[in-house]
This record gives sequence, structure tokens and C-alpha cells, in this order.
Amino acid sequence: MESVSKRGPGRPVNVAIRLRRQEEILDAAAKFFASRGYPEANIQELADLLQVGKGTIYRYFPSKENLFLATVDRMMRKLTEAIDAGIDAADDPVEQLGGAIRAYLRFFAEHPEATELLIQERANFKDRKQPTYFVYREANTLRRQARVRELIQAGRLRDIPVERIGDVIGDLLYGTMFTNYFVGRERLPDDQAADLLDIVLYGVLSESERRARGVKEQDVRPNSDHG
Amino acid sequence: MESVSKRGPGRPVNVAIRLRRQEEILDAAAKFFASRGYPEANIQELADLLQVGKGTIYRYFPSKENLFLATVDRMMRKLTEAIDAGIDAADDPVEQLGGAIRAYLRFFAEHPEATELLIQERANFKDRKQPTYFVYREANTLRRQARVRELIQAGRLRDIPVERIGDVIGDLLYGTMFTNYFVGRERLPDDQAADLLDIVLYGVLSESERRARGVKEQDVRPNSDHG
Amino acid sequence: MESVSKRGPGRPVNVAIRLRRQEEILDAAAKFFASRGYPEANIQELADLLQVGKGTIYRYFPSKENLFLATVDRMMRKLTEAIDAGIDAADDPVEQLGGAIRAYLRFFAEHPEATELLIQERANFKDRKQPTYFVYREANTLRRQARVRELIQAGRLRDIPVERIGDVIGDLLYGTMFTNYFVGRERLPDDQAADLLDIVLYGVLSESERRARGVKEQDVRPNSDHG
Amino acid sequence: MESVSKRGPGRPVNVAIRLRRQEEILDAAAKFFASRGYPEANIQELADLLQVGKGTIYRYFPSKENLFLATVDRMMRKLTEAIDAGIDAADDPVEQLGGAIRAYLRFFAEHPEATELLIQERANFKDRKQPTYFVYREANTLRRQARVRELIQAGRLRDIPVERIGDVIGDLLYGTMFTNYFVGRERLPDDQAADLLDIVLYGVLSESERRARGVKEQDVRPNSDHG
DNA sequence: CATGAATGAGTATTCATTCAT
DNA sequence: TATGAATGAATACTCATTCAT
Repeated sequence: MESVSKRGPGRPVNVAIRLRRQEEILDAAAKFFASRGYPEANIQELADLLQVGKGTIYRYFPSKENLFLATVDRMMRKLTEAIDAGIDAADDPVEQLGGAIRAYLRFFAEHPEATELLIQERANFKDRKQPTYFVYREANTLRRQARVRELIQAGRLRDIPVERIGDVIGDLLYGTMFTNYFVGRERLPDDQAADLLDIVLYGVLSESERRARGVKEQDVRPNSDHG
Repeated sequence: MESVSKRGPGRPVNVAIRLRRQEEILDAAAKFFASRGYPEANIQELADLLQVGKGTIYRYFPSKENLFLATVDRMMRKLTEAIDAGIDAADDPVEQLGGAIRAYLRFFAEHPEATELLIQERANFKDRKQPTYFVYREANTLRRQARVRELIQAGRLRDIPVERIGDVIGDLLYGTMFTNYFVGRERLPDDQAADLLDIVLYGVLSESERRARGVKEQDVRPNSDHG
Repeated sequence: MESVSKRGPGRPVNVAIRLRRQEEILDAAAKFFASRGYPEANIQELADLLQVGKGTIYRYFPSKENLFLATVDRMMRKLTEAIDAGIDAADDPVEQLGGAIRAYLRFFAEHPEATELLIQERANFKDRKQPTYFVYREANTLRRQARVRELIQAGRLRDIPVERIGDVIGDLLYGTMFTNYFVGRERLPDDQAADLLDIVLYGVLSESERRARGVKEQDVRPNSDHG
Repeated sequence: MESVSKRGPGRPVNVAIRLRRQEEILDAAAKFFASRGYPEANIQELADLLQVGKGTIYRYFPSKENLFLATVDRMMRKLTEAIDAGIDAADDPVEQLGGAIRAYLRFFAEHPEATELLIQERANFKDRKQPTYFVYREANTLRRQARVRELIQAGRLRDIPVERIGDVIGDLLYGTMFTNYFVGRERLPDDQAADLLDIVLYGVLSESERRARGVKEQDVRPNSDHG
């Protein structure tokens, strides 16, 4: 697509080869960094794994750090795609929320190395870089907040500040993903998504307790973070 | 004075001094490991900070690893104490839940280095050790589940499996704590606790949507993890 | 040229260069370890001497210990060759014994560092390794004992157990070599070999004393170590 | 015994205590240095063994080096005594030579640590100090050469330069002692002494070979080291 | 283009020695 | 006098990166 020219000058074939090789390296690197941890992952070993020379890796990525960050970025790109696909699979906005959550949990269940990469990035580049995860999360915030706002205006969600809803759901997913990985929880992502959604949608209080507490529909508590 | 041991002459071991020195080292080490990250934290610099010789640190802790893990453990002990205190401050069980959440968020707001230590531990000792955080979390699980069970039996919470509630709240807090730290959120812990609790207790759906979805009091959805 | 392997492009491994470099390192290391002593010999300094980076030495030898032991082994290989050459230089078996002794003493006179390496090995690897010297000595024992046995059968040597003769000559050379080095004796190796051989062959007793003591040809004293 | 004074000034008792304590330390140190090797022998461990504080050892010996060398010196003093006793046990001078050799070999058989101390001293103080062994050996040289000279004048030994005889016997013993220790030979010292003496006295040649070679009584070969 | 030989900065830990108690 | 707390010099080894072939 990039070069539609039938016969450009130079070496057109190599571009494709170069991209494919790059992908191969990133694939192997993702697993390798995740299994060893960034500091213990040495390039020589990765080169051996890939059956290429060390120098070759350096031809594709200027440094270990750069390779690692490319690895994380690629992973986050894939996560974003997966979530978007999960959203697009439903029509009803509330169902779309469920779709997003399922996609998120599925993704990390299928790619355990993804979680490890997030940790390693934060631990090893704490001062040098905003965590890629949050770069992406923020990039999608407005788009997703808009959706929530529509639901509120449609009267389907309580009138709570949209950031608050986004934060709670985002933080809950983030915490769930880490915990799943760290303690080795083996739940089916879809079951877990359902449980989680149930509480987020309905809360944990019983009907009687809700009534006893006199919930007001529009505003359960004064909104402190509107400003 | 403490021990009437028949020790001969010579410089007596002062237990109190020893303990105090140990605490001083742990205090400094917590901040130091958090600010540098485990791999970059070199003992020489820590010794300089403490104005003692490197050897002195090694008299109190046999290795860098040991010192670091002691640091994490101490922090988790303090967190547990803070949460317990937050619980004990209220009588009503639902209020106690709020107290626990507030204590948790306050603790990490006041001790930003605590979050960093958790990351560093996971990133640098991934294969050697179960994360201390989850050792403590598990140690308190049964005790806290019992409390939830009572609330359900009292009809104040929906009849949802207790693990599910514990997991959701635990994961939400965990994710919130990390996110606060990573993106530098500066919310007042108590406000954040209130927001979070509001959603956990009441859910995000509006009353009309709840009714439209025909919520059943006892069991909103078939319980998949009872067995 | 040596190997017609189908290696792809890239810098080819030059086996000859590799071997030469290895020899250079061993040469320098032998002198260096001998002059400093094993514990004081630090690799950085050796690298400086060789005008290469520390890492280069580690490319050829995996550790300081390994390098040192390779150094000792090489020296013992050379000693063995020298002795064998000394033996082959003569035809008469008794002359061959003289040739071996001369070669031994010459070797250590010409390579003072060899003695030092033997000491250093024993002192620093006492529990980890049988001294290389004795590994080689034992490897040659049977071969040399056979020669002695022939001489006895030919009636040229007294009928003394072959081990006894081998041990005495071996121990005498070992002790002479150490003593020469430790006290800085500067005798010509060939003169010393002659003196030593004279006593070993003829003993120190005068003819009259021999007769007075009634030497029996075949067996001067009851053989206690035949079994 | 040392201080016969009934009531000297100061603290007379302590001198005896001090000497006894010093001996205890030297005893333990000899075995300790021999088993660990000088560099690995750390003073703390020796203090633990002796059940005293590290500082106490430093009250008796100013440094690790000094303690070690005192240990070697004491050992050599004992060896000298043992050899002298072996000499004094016989009247006939040739028997006395046998007595000395037996005493030497017995001493090292009974004190294996003695050999190790000699190695360790040479290996670790190569540039700082003439080996104690040779200090003592030289100190006794003249005395022993005189004895040999008398035997020659009495016509009982061949007229060989006395140094040559002393060197050969001395080197042979030195080499035998080391070899015994390094290869773990378990021969009875007296048997070994007899074997060794047999060869030194009578040589290894058969009578017929001696005659064939035309041994001249007084001078088997021109004396090259008289000057 | 691909390779791997060469490089050298960087760091946890030990232990002889001192000296306050 | 005896002790042991405190100290800090000293060193092998790894591995990201470069660049000659």
C-alpha cells in the first residue's frame, strides 16, 4: 500500500522483507523480555533465539531500550484494536461496555507476557517515560467519556461525572489484570467480565439497603470532582 | 539490664540501639529504593545518605536483596495496621468497609514510595518470590470474607459469592493505587474513596435502567463460581 | 579455507587467529600469575599488559580460575615434552635417566615462573583440584617404571622395587626444583644434574664402608613394600 | 617457672597467663591457617573457634600476617628440636644421619598442617620474606656440614663436597615431604626413611655396573662446586 | 547486508583493623 | 583487659554497543 509503484527505484523487495523481519524480532522480543525481565534479557541470547547475529538486531532497532519500548507499544496497539473490536461487536451501548471489558480481559488472558511487559516498562523506565499503557488510556479517554455521557443523557446511567465512571472501570480492569497475572488466577475471562460488570452496573447493596439509604436517582452524593 | 547474662567484660551489645539503627536503615532504604529503582540503587550511595560505612549496612542486613525485601515487608505491615485501624474506627460494617478503603487510599497517598516498592519487587524478583502484597492480601482474605458473609446474611448486601465481592474491591483498590501513582493523580484520598465506594455500593445504572433490566434481588445473574 | 561450511555473509571466524591470541594470553598470564601470585593478579592489569580490553580475556577464558589452570596445564605439557626430548637424546637407558634429569632441571632453570605456578596452584586450589604436577607425574609413572624394571632385569641396577627408585628420584627432583627457586641457587642445571645423579647412582658411602656393612648385591635390605 | 620471683612488682601472674593464651592461639591458628589457607582464614572465625573476641587476638598479635608467621616459626622450631632429638638418639654418625631423616619424616607425618603452612607462607609472602624453612635450614647447615666432613675424613663417606651431600639429602627430604602430603602417601615414616637412606647410602647401581663404570673411590667425578 | 570480535563501565560484598565502652 | 561495632579498600565479571570484515 505504501509503495504502489510497480517499479520504484532502489530495492523495493527489501522493504517487505525488512518489515517482516522486524515483526519477527518484536514477536520474539516480547516473550523474551517478559520471561527474563528487562535487565536480565541480554541481546545475545535473543539473537541466538532468532538465529541471527547480534548485529542484525541492531540494524533493526538502535538500542535495547528502543527495542523494548517498540515491543510494548506494539502490544498496546494490539490491545486497543482488540478492545475496539469488542465494542464494535455490539450495538447497544451498555452491551458495548461489556464487550470492551470482555475483550480487555481476554487479551491479557491470551497474552500473559503483555502484563509482564507493562511491569517491566514501569520498573525500568520510571523516570524516562510516561508508561505506554497510560499514553494509550488517555488517548482513548475522551472518545469513551463521550459514550458514557450519551448514556447518562439517555437516562440509562446515573448522573455521575463521566471521569469518575471511567476511572473506576479503568482502575478496576487494570487492577484485575495485574492481580490475575500475579496470583495466577485461571478464571475464564468472560465469566470474570460478567462478575465484574454485574457489580459495576448494579452495586453490591441489596434492594432493601438501597432503599433504607434513600438513594436519590440523579445524585447519590454531591459530585466533588466536577470542577 | 534486659538480660542478666553472665557476659564477661567487653563492649556490651545494646539491643535497643541495634533495633533503632535497623529502623533507620529501613526508613532510608525504602525511600532510596523507591526513588532509584532496585537495580540502580547502590549500597554505597545509601550508606553515604545514612552517613555510615557500607559495611555497617551489611552488619544489619546480609545482602541488598534481603534489605530490599525487609523494606517491602515492613511497608506491608504498616499498611495492614493502617487498614485495620480504619476498620476499627467504625461500628457499622458497611461503614467499616468505607473506613478500610479510605485507610488504604490514604496510606498510599501519604507513602508514594510504597507503590514504587511494590512494582520494584515484582519486576526484580518475579521468579524468586510471591509478591509480598499478595502474601498479605491472602492472609487477610478469610477474615474479611467472613465480614462480607455476615452482611449478606443480614440482608444488607446482595447475595453474591463473597470471593467475587472481595476480588472486585481488592482489584479496584489495587488498580486505583497504581494508577494514582503512575499518572500522578492528586485527588484527596477521602474524596476518591467516596466516589469509588458510591459505585461499588450502588452501581452505575440508573433506577429506570435497573427496573428495565428486571433486577432480581437475590441473584442478579446465575452464580458461576459457587462450586 | 579450512572449513567449506555454508556460512552466510558476515565476519568469518578465524580459527588460527583465535588460537594465536589464546597462546599470547597464556604466555603473558603465566608470567603475570607467577610474579603477582594468584590472589594479587587482577585481570584488569593483565589486560593492560596485553593491551586488550578485560572483556577480550574473558572471551577466551571463562574465568580467572580457568585461565590460571590453563596456564599451569600448558606449562606441565611443555615440561613433559622437554623431559621426553631429554630421554630420546640418548640410547643407553642409564644415560636416558641422566637426560631426563638434566631436561627437568634445565626446564625449571629456564622457566622460573613454572615453579611459582606450581606453588600458587597448590596454595590457592588446595581443596578443589589435584595438583596438576602430580596428575602428569602419575600419568608417566608406569612408562618410566617399565624402563627401570628393564634395567634391573639387565642387572644394571640393584634389585630394588621400582616404585622406590621412581619415588626417590622424583621427590629429589621436586625438592631440588623448589629449593633452587626459593633460595635462588644459580647453579648450572647440567652440573647440578651430574652431582645429583652421582649420588643417586653410587650413593655416598665409601667403598670401605660399603664392604664393612656387607652389602648384598641383590637386596641391600629386606624389601618392605613389594606387596 | 619463668619468673621465680616470689613477689615481683606489677602483675606477675598475668605474664604466665599471657604466655599460655598466646600458645593456645598459636595452636589453633596453625590448624586453622592450614585448613583454610592464608587468604581464606579470617580472624573472626578463628576468634569464634577460640571462644574469644576478635580484639583479643589482636591484643596478642599485631596483625594477621604476624600471627601467621609466628605460627610458622613455632612449627619450624619444633621441627628443629625433633630432628636434633633424632640425631642425639644415636652415637654412630651414620646412624645419626638415619635418626635425623626418620625424625624429619615422622614430624611431618604427625603434623600434616606443617607442610601446608610452608606452602601458604611461600605462596602468600613470596616477596616479603625469605621462607622460614630455609632460614632454619641455613642456620643448621654449617653444623651439619661439619659432621659430614668428619665422616669423610674418617673414610666412611666418599670424598664428595660436603655441600653437595647436604643439598641432595636436604632437597630429597623437602621433596619427599611435599609429595607425601600432596598425593596423600600413607607410608610409615620409618619405612620410608629406610628406603630413602638405602639409596642415598648405596646408590641404585648394581655392583657389576659400578665396576663396569670403574668407580674411583675418592672422586667419582671432578668436583665442580668446590670454588 | 550480516556478523561477531572487541571493549570497558559499573557494583555487591568481604574482612583486617581500629577503638569506644 | 576484653569485646565487637564500625569502617572502606579492593576486584571479578557482564553485556550493550561498535565496527572491521
